[in-house]
Amino acid sequence: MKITTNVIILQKASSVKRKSAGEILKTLRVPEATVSRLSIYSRFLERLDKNGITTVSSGEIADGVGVSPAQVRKDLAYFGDFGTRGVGYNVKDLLKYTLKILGLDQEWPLAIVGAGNLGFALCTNRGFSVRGFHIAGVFDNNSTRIGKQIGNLEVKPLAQFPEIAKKENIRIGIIAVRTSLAQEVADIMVKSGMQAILNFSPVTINVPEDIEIRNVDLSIKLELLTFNLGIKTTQSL
Amino acid sequence: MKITTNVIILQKASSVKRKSAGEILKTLRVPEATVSRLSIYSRFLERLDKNGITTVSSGEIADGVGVSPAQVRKDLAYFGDFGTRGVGYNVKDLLKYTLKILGLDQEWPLAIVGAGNLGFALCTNRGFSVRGFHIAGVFDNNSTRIGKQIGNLEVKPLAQFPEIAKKENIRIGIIAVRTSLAQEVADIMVKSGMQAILNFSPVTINVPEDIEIRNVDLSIKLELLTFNLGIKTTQSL
DNA sequence: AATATTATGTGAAAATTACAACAAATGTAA
DNA sequence: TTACATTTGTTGTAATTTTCACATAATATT
Repeated sequence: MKITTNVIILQKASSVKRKSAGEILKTLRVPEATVSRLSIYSRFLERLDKNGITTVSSGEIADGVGVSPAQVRKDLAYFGDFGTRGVGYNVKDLLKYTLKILGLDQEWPLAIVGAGNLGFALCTNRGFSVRGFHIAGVFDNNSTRIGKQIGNLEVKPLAQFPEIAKKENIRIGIIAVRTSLAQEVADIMVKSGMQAILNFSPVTINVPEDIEIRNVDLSIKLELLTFNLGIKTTQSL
Repeated sequence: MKITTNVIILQKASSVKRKSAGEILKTLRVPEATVSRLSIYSRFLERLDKNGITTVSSGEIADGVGVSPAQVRKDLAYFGDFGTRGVGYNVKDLLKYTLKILGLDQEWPLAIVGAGNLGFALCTNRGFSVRGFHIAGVFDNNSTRIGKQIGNLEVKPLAQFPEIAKKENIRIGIIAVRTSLAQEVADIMVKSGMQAILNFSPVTINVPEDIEIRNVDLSIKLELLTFNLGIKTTQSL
């Protein structure tokens, strides 16, 4: 239950320094997959907590999210000793720790560029708000969309991005425009001081090295499925 | 330019049998990451082709999508010899091959359950249609949504899923309902003969082993970003 | 108090994936 | 025709990630 991790400093893309027993900070790299699984564990723990479950084992987490128990323990071990041998993990505590590790112990204002159907869906997506994200600005350059109300938010012209981003302290931008505009929007985001970008357009975006960028590709997983269905039905190339 | 891959048969999740020079079929497993990158290469090739570019090297593909040239060649080598030494790859041909490998040389009818904002965005998503997917059915149980028109498609009650899925030859289902309904919808899809499921709800779904299921999680990548922004600003746990 | 049971944390082994280096093949220019 | 430049396909190597196995610690039981 004691936390051995005390200081976390960026070394490379996903490296942390972790305090070991001997008080020496050792550097270790955290696989990106580990961080993603942490999100999944975290949401599973939320569900357990909501159902009044107070203690959980690595095996139960593993069953719940579809990984191996060793994987769960290894993933958590990157960040500290959160469990009690012979007992398991305290749900509330572990949930708190995973949220803290993921940086979700604070509110994150987001800016979305693209107020089309996808942008609209993202704005109204409950999944974001329950995890501490809130949309602080929606932008578009299409005059039919500017001024439109989404929830209690008004779609603003893209030109106002820098100003609003600064005022609202936005560090993360979401690209939900069509492919041909994606790079242009990314450039504006970088110029406006965004430190991280989530790109929903199916194209590779170039940004400076110090900007974190990740893609959510709606089609890739679908094409993985058709690949698998394809080889299932035996076909010649 | 000659294709050595002749027969592809499912061995495990992503295994193919590939014909080597000696005419012997050897079994090799294809990393899922390779298949995902193939989707990305494929779309990059589409862009090149549209711009009238006829030849491309592994290095140019690598630069275009942000991986190493060796990775590109290795990925393609799982499926055959598509290039010419000293020259590179023929764009049109390689595009055709990648599409074929991904199973995108045919039309894929899809069924979406959930006609909320996300379901609506997916229905109208241009990215699907350009890759050979088309929505053949949209379903919901919310009476305010049933009967609503999305493009030239009408939202049908969930009860009609099995019937329409069969009539339209749908093998892939998309889950775009809220978390609490996701498993229930998955069960209906399995019962209706879906062979693959794409799940947009942030919860782990259980399906029989022979059903392919993949998740698109809108928040995970966002939380990866906050993790990285978190360690960038040095904080104690 | 001793023993049994449970479940974590971790170091070592195994498996997977990516990278690098180079021989082979192609095209080009002298 | 020969030498040179280019770029693939592939083999071996390195790095990463996952899995395994077990010592360790906490609790329960006799």
